[in-house]
Amino acid sequence: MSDNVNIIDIARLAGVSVSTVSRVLNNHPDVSEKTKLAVKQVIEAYSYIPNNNARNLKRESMRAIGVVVKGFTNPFFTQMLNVIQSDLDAQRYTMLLHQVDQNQDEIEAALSLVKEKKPRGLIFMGGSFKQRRDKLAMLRTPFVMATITITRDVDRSTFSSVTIDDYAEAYKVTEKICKGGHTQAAAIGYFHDDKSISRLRIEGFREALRANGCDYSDKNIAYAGDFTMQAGYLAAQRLLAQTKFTCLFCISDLLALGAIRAIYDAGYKIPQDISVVGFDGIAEGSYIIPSLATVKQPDKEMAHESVRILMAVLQGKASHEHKIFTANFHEGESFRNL
Amino acid sequence: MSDNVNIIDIARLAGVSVSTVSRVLNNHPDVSEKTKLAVKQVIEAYSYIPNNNARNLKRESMRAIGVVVKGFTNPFFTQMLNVIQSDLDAQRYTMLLHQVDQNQDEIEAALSLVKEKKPRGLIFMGGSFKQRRDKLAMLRTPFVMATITITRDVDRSTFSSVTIDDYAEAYKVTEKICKGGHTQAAAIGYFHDDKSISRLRIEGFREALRANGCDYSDKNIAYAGDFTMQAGYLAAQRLLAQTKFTCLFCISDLLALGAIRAIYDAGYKIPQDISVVGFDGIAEGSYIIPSLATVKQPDKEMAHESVRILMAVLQGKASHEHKIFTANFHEGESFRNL
DNA sequence: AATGAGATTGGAAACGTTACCAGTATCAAT
DNA sequence: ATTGATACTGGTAACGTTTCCAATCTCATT
Repeated sequence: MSDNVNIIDIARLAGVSVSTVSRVLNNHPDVSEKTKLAVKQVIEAYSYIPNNNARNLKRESMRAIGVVVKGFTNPFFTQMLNVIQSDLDAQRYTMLLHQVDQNQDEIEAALSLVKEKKPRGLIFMGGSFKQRRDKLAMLRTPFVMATITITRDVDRSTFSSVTIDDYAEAYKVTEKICKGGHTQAAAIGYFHDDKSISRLRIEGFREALRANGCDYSDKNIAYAGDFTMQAGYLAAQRLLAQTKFTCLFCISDLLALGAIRAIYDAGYKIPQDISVVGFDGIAEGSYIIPSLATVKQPDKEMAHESVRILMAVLQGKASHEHKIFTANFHEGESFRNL
Repeated sequence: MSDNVNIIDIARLAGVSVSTVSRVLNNHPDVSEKTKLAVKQVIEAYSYIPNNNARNLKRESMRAIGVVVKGFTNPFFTQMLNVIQSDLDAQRYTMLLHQVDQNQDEIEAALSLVKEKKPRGLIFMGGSFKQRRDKLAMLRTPFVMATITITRDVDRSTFSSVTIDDYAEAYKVTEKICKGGHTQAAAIGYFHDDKSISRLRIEGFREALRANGCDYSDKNIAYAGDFTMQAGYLAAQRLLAQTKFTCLFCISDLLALGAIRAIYDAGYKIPQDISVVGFDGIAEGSYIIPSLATVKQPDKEMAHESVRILMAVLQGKASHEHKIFTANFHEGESFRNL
């Protein structure tokens, strides 16, 4: 097994010092082309792979990025994770994926991830921006909030973000709903919505209703306890029982998928009786019957951007960056004008 | 920052030797209760966390399990990954998730994962059992194939597996289809099916058709190039164009979701004109309209079992283990007897 | 020939653990 | 008191790198 060959062996075999091999390994500038080539040949010949644990020990950190996801099974995140993983891979970074449940604390999870595994940076997906996030700022690990609403009052200089304008996008689509003749609209938000995307999307929804002279009573909003189809199903059931509406806006496609089934089970037709509009733009939405009208976030671009920003920060090119993407309404059979 | 406190500091502060602290850290038996307690208190007081990189360096491996997934975005896998992640977490193992595309080589990926990151074990999901897998056996890293068909001719003593009997399950459900009066059935398999689950499921399908006196010509089988809804959509379109059938069996729910849409777009009603049966049992299947009849694999149990077996092997309790689960037919509106 | 700047190179001390080996207590049995 | 077994404990050499510092080489310039 040509396995346990180490840098010392390579040095001896190449007739140079360990330092030189190390320099070759790390692309240090001050090593002559000739020796660099020679060393590389020996490395190749013995298929030597540097021991990462030793490297990490010296460097005091791991060539890894922690990715903390709240609600990992949501296809929207899965899609992004796929991109993030391959981008990180291309940069030879390891992805340390950590999933937290809806009722777990993602900050605590991130904190122990940082302490135990010492990644160079962090990406958050899902969850909300809580106050305790300053705790993270204190660790000197840069992080980017992808897809997570940042409230106005927060100090933006200690982290980066990749988001859409949740309020504005919800407002825009609700306006479209109103313009379509729907004067009675309902919505499904997310229960724990202190500072989550849900809050802004629901606010955008409500404000647009008000601005367009539609009914916007509290009865028209139900809150799901989870970002799952089941939660969407249950929330829609409650709405159907307590109010009348011709259009239902869901702050997540997954909730919409559940809601559609609940509406169907209650005997209504979509979109003839009730239109449904989702948010996110997951692939499943285009295949279900009726296909789901939704607000599509540019998930792949957002994923790329998250990694790009994090790398820029790690390379000292910037201390932080906040990027806001634009979403696009995606037509679907589940929505029609009255 | 109470960060850069190391084992030496703890030893000094507790008035013991470094060795003793190390023993406490690793729950070694021969350290007196009294000192153990004292050391633990100091560790607690200074919130000391052992440096994993140093530990890994000494131990020559990482307390991690590599998980190589082909087709990561399939909800079936996502669901399992969720369980695997939390099981590993409970054992304080890091999950090194690695996704490979349908046309990438998962063995190569695993090989470099092992060489570079030195995980203690590996779990494979998706993909097929290729010959080159012996290469893996040569590295001394135990691995379990979850959800991956093992062909008869292979030496089973070098690895573990958690599967269902793909052939038998497909046979069983096809029998049900035939008994339901469907004499003309079609199926969607997977294109690169040299040794994949697809092959066995399709074989089971075909054999059951034959045994029940149904038509089983090659024209009734289409092969998707991918495990995606889109691939299912396209394959179903081809089938609709080339043959007549009253029931469609898909070797994966994701393919079925796409197929359902294709059938709908072609103007047929499900299940009145065509019944559809999937395989896997993803959550989405119960919410779509019509809900998807499917062969449900016990995904969570299989995920738990994969981790359990791997840990057992790592602890030397066994050299390998092969576990076969039973799937269950899951009724759905997409299937009806003629 | 001597000088010195600049380019390469080598030596060796870390980084923070673990685990082997050797030692010291303790204490019951002689 | 001595012995020997048993229960702990400490010293220290690894593990495989990186990086600082010092040393050497090269070569144009004086």
